[in-house]
Amino acid sequence: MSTGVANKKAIDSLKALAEPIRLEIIESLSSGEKCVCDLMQETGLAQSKISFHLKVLKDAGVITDRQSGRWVYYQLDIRTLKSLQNWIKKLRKGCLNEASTCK
Amino acid sequence: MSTGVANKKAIDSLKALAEPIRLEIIESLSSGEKCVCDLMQETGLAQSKISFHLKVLKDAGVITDRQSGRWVYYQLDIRTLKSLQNWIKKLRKGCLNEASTCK
DNA sequence: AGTATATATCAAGAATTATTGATATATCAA
DNA sequence: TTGATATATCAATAATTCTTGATATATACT
Repeated sequence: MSTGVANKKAIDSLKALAEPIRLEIIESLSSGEKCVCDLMQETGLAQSKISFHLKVLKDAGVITDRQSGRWVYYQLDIRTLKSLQNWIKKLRKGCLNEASTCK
Repeated sequence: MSTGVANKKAIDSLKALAEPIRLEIIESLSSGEKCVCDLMQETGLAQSKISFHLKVLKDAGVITDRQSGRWVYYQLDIRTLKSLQNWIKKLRKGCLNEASTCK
């Protein structure tokens, strides 16, 4: 019952979040959508680097994008964050029974 | 205000969780503490491999250990899971204001 | 059409992380 | 003390992920 599809998705989102640049991007997006150019300005990082990390985040389902003219705007997909949160909550629930010995 | 100590800790726990073997270990521990030998049996993996991943988890604060004779028992530290959960919740909160455009 | 801008992608190298088999340490049991 | 068992650690290699600079693509403007 352990390594199912749900865990695969959880691992993808965890891995996507677990990197400083991507986390910086995520936190920036939590105040609203941004284009790559915005993120370049905010972070001072090279364009290809930002695009690389945006792709990782998008592939993991943590963000979505929409194109508008020459610009591509990225935004958080809070549904993924929500399900990640639930996944952690479930983990913790296993610790609540009498037999368990979690800290 | 972004890459502070809190984020450093969040990244450490996220990174520790974001790996299939470690996740399997974590899920096993959520039903109670286990020694390395238990985990070897459950997973069928080599001892040095298990110890390696346990160290990653322990360094990240996701698990703790206690020694009893020749055995070392590992258990989940739900305090870390709890604060990870809060950290995600906080991220999502940024999406709730009027200006925000998260999915 | 020609030029400029925004972003994506690619290939090569650098850096990080994981695996493996071997060895070390510590505890217990005879 | 000797031998066995449980776990940790180490060195070498393998695998994965990240960075960089260059190039490609698509849109818009003149």
